[in-house]
Parts: sequence; structure tokens; C-alpha cells
Amino acid sequence: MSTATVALQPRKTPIQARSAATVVALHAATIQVLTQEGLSRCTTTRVAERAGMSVGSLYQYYPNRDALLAAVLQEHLGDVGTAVEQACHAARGRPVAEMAVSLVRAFLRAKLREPAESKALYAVAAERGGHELVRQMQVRLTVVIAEMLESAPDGRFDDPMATAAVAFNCLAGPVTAVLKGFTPPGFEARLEQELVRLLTAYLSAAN
Amino acid sequence: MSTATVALQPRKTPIQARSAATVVALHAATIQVLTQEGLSRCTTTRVAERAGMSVGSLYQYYPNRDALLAAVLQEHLGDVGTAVEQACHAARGRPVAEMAVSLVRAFLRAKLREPAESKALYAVAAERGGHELVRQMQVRLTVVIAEMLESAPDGRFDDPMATAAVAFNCLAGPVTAVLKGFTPPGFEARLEQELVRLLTAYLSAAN
Amino acid sequence: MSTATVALQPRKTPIQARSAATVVALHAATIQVLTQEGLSRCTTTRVAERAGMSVGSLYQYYPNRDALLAAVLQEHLGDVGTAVEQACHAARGRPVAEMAVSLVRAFLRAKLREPAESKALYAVAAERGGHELVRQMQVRLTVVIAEMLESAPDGRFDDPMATAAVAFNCLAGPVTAVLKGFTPPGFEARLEQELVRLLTAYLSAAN
Amino acid sequence: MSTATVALQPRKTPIQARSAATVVALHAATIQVLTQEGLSRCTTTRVAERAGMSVGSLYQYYPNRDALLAAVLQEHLGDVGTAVEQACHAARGRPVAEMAVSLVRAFLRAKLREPAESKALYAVAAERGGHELVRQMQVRLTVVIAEMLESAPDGRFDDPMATAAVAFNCLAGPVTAVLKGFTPPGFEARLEQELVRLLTAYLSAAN
DNA sequence: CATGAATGAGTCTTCATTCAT
DNA sequence: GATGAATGAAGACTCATTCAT
Repeated sequence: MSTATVALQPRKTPIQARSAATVVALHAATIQVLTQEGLSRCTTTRVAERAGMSVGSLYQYYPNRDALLAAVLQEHLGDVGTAVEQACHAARGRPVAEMAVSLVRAFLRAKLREPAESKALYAVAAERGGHELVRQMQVRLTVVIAEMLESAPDGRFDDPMATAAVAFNCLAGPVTAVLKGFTPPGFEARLEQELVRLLTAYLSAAN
Repeated sequence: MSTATVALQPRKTPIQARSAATVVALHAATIQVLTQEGLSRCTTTRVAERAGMSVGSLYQYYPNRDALLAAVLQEHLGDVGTAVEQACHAARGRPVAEMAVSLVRAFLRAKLREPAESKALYAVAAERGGHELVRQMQVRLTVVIAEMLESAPDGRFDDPMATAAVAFNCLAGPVTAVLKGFTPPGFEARLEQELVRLLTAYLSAAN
Repeated sequence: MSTATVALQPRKTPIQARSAATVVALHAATIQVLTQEGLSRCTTTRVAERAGMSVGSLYQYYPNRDALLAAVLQEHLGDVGTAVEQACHAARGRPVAEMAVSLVRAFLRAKLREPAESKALYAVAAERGGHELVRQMQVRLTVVIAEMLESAPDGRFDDPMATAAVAFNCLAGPVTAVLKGFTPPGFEARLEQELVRLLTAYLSAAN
Repeated sequence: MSTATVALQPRKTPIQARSAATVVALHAATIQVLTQEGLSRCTTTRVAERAGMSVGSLYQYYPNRDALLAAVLQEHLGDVGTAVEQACHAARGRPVAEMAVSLVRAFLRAKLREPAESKALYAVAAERGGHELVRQMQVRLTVVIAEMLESAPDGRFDDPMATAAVAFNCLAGPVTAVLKGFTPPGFEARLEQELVRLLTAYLSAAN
């Protein structure tokens, strides 16, 4: 564990139920403040207040603001990562088209479960601290997706990591656009269908 | 022009040569500071210093920090937007496969010309002020791409806007990942090829 | 309560003893800085410093500089207003000459108790924020004085509000002059006597 | 001429017509900005702009902002002072009642000719720079009024300076209240009549 | 342990004043 | 002389973090 990483760890591992509840409350509060006020106005005091506790208590759980934001982002990334990983494992050895469906569904479900949260965290992910966390997750998922691809009976991939990277990010792009409200009205209803079509076509063509 | 937009307008039109140079210096300095320090540490003082002038001078060109950031983002978006638009116009009436090549190339060229700039601006785009600018650009480009698609002799699209939105963002996703350094080593070399494959496959499959 | 007024409210009600003491210290410090440096140099930092605390603390009690100044002015106006009101109530139904004595004494006592404070606040009262507070006080006192006048057994007033307004301000004028040091040497000793004479003469003559 | 005074003098005596016009424009602009923006936002740049010239030009006429404000206030005080002086001279040797009428009329005419100007300058007069100018004017007028009073055939005054000070300021008080909008609706119409009654009564009673 | 007042460095922004053109 | 861009000190205000209670 590098020195940089150390500073962002929660100060204590939440063993007790109470601590866990507190952490949940803090994460929820962070999302809310992020959504309503934006990253720069997402202050420790405001988050603590929204979570119904004092700033001092917040600092019992996180050594500093960045650690809190990192934890919230990390949790979100973990959820998405786990969902994608499970889908990839489940789809191993299946035909490419099934892989596409599986991946799209898992990703969409994870990302769109709490759209406000997903949206709020883009700003966190874009700032210095978040960058690295997202990178790690991308690397992890690219590997998992690549492994899945290699197990496809009906596909052969020159550079599975490259294909996996495209596969993941060609989903991430449109989903981001939807979450940020950049897409045409009514688009959300077609999202899954389009992404399946997109990914199936790509994986089938990627040979 | 909305009230919010008005506040982000540059304070004066750079008439004189010196003014234009000053604005250029400010934009460059902003990118540098953004890159080296991150959005939250990209302060007006630091930008001015980096640009070799005093804060006061910065404020003669931009009414506030957000306006500066918005201007830098806007300029970047304008470049990308123009490139994409020209490509779409040029590809009108061509087969879908040519459209894909044209779009991918234009987008990549615009986005990767100044990678540091492109990368630095993601954080700006993710914050409150940038959101709207990006949205407008997405809307504009989605329309242009949709129009191009409708002119294809070898394609028929149920919902051209939806297809266009996916088309654009399935490129934006991987490009973003590359710029942010999330992709596997050596990926950049394959980027264009993969995106062409991706987009061609999608547009061909998008009924 | 108007929007403008809301912004000038103290940020928190001083519940604890310490808070009350802090507020007192801030008010005293404000008067001192106002007196020694003038309104434009009465900065939040200087006031806090004078009060023996940091700027941050000041901002825990007042949302902004104007609110601090308004609070100090308000407190002063409240004292004067209360004194005048009590005098007016006490003098109801008394002859006009007694009213004059009562009003003059109450006003002088309130205004001259802390001359430095009274003097320092003229600049605050003259600036945008103070204006309204003073106006409200004048309206309130004019009404109270008018009611008193109407109860006089030996006077009849066409337009009691107008007479009250003159009565109040013909006292305020000379008192202001004294506080600002505009009057001849030795004048202060004669002030009460002259104002009683002035007001008695006016009320007796005011048909 | 004291050192303090020197700094507030206009930089050059406006001999030429053009200069005089410029000074007039600057004074008018100052009043406007003062009225519309308040003292603290009455900046040299804004005044110059309003006057249709550059800041640099303003500094050709006044060495600094305070000098400009002082000059504008001084001019106003000079007008009022001259009006009152002339009235006092004219009323010498006349009965006290005529003196009252003369003084009230002169003062009101001078103060209410440009109500916006009169009002705007209260803030200037209340700040450090203005204080001294107003004091000098008060002293000067108190002397002139006292001299007038002493010439009254039908009055005898113990302490003419004290009486004069009261006389002047018991007019100034209500007039200030009117200009600041503190008085009841319709009060302005009665102002002259009331002030004449007030001053006549006082001077008659002051013996 | 929780609390939340205190701290003061750090931001944004303004503005008097200067001086090169 | 006029201009107005440049300067940078100074002010209002915020907020991460600490620590006495």
C-alpha cells in the first residue's frame, strides 16, 4: 500500500453496526450534497450536517475530505465493478452475443440504480483523487472482460485487452451522456437495446 | 441568451493584438495549471501568474473564474464541434462505412491534437458551469450526425437522433479513457482502427 | 421580513454565555474600529482582530459585514427607540411643556450615554444598509410621538405626524451636530436647556 | 493651508472653459454614481466613465478619489453656505420673525434644489474626509447666523453662538429626514411652514 | 466519544493609481 | 494631453481541520 493510498483509507474499519450505519449515512449525505451543491461546495461541515452529525464525528471516520470523497467514489466503483465481474464470470464460454447482453445489462443495472449518485460522482472522478481510483477499476474490468472474451466459442480476438477496453468504454460513453442529461428525450428507453446492438455488432466484427 | 450564460461571457472583445495575445496566454496558462494542479487548485491568481500577468489583468478579460474556465472549455468544444460538423457535411450521402471513417477521424484528430488540453478540460466539463456547454455541444452534434445518417444510401434508421447519440458517445467513451490514461499500454495505436470497426459495425447493424 | 432584511440577520442566536460575550465583544470592537478608522476601513478582519478573535469566528455570528454593522446600528437604534417610547408613554396626557422636557431628556440621555458609539454609527446609518433601519425607527418614533401629542390637554395638532416628525428631527439635528463636534465650545452644557426651549416653543406654537 | 488640506485640493485651477466643463461633468457624474451605486461603489473608473472620459483624465483634475469626493461635497456646502450667508446678511437688523423666514427659505431652497445631490452627499459627509468640511461650514454659518441674531431689534440673546447652532441644526435635522425619505407622506409640502413656525418660535423664546 | 466553536490560510474579486502608447 | 490596460494590495468570505468541553 503506497503512502498516497494510506491517506485515503477510512480511519477505522467499521466493525460495529453503529459505525456501518454512520458510514452509510455519510455516504448518502455526500451524494446529496454533491448533487445539490456541486463538488466545490460539498464541504465536510455540510455533509456532516446532512448526515445528522457533527463535523468532528465525520473526522472520526475519515481523516480528511478527500478520503471521504474517495470512499464514496470507491464504493460506487466497487458496486459497478462487482456487477460487471459477476456478469463476465457468468458469461464465460457463452457466445459473443450473450456476452454482450450480459455485460450491457449488468453495467446498466449498476450504473442506473442510483442515477443521482452515478451522476454526482463524475465530478469526483474527474478531480485528482478520483482519477486513480477510476483507472484501477478500468484496468480491473478490462482484464475481466478480456478474459471473458477469450473464452468465447464463436470469437477470436487479436488483442483482447484492447477490445475489452473499447467494449467497456463504448458503453460508458453513452451511459455517461444519459446520466448527465445530454441525450435526446426518450433516449433512455432505447438505451439498453442500442447498447446491446452496439456491443454485439462490435464484438462480432472485432474478430 | 440566459442570465447564467451572460455571466460567463468574456468581459471585453479582444480588439487589439495585445489583447488577443493575452487571451491566448490565459487559455494556455489555464490548461497548464489545470493539468499540473487540478481544477480545485486552478485559481485565478495561479493562472494569471502562469500567464505572466497580474490577477487584475485576468479580470479585465473575464468577469470571474467560471467565465475563464467556460471560455477555455468553449474554445475546445468549438474546435471539436466544428471538426465533427465538417466531417458530417462532407460525408453526406456517402455509404455508412465512409461516414464512420469520416466521423472517427475527425473526432480523433480534434480530440487528440492537444491531448493535455482535452484531458484537463474533463474536470471543467464535469463541474456545474461546464455541464451546460457540453450539453449544448452534444445536442448540436447529435443533430448534425443524425442528418448525416439520414442521408445514407445504404442505411435506414428508425430513430436517427438516438443512433447519433450512441454513435457520438461510443466514440467519446473510449477517447476519454485514452486521454485519461485508463487504457492498456499500446492501445492508442489501435484506437482509430477499433473505433472505425465499432462505429461501422454499429451503423450497419442499426437497422 | 423582506429579503434584504433576512440577509442582515445574525447567523445564530447567542445561546451560551460565551456566545453572548462574543457578540458583545464584536459590537464593542466594531464601534472602536469605526471610531478610529472610519467606515471604509472598518473591515471584518480588523474588527475580529480588535475583538480578539479570528475572522472566521466573526462569520459564525454574522453572515457578512453588513449584517454586523446593521446589528450594531440596530442595537443602538433599539436603545434610543425604547428610551423615546417610554418617555412618550409616560408623558401621555401631560401638558405640552412636560412632553417637551420628557422627550428631550430621554433622547439626550440615550444618545449621549455612549457618545463615541452614537457618533461612530452616523456613517453606518448613512450607507445603504443603515438607511432602512433608521427609516423604520423614525417611522416608529414619529407614530409614538404623534400619539403622545394627540393626548396633550393643552394642544391641538392639525397634522400630528408632521409635527412629530419635526419635533423628533429638530432634536436629532442639534444632537448630531454636538456628537460630531460641529458646535461651539461649551455648547454641550446648554444643549438640554436649548432643546427644551426649542421644543416647548414649537409645540406651543404648532397650533 | 494644512498638509491634510493640500491633498484634497483640485490638482489644477480650472481656468479654461474646457476644464470647467470637465469639472462640472465629473461632479455630476459623481453624484449620479453615488446615488445609483452608493459611496463604496463610487469608484474613480465608474465616475470617469459616467462623465464620458477616461480614468486618466479624472486624475488630471483630482489627485485622488478623496479629493474628488471632497470637491463635490465642498461645492455643495459652498452653495448652501453662500445662500445662508446672503440670507443672513439681507436679514440683518430685521425682526426675528423675518430672520426665521429668510433663513428657512434660503436653506430649503439651497438644500432642495438638487435633492438627489443633497441626499447622495450625506454618506460622503459622514466619512472621515467630509467631516472636517462640514464642520468648517457649520462654524462659518453659526458665526454668520449669530451675527444676524445679534442685530435683531426685537431679540436679545445670551449666547448667540449657541442659539445660532441650534437654529441651524434644528433646520438641518428635519431637512435631512425629508431628503432621506424618513418623513411621513405629504410632509414635504408642509416643511417650509413648519420650519418657519419652529424657528420663529425658538428665536422668539430664546431671548 | 461526540460536539461545534475557533482558527487562519487561501480564494475570488475589486479598485485606486500609474504609465506606456 | 488623453487613454485605458496593468498592477497588486486589500477586503470579504469560506472551509478543512483541530481540540477544549
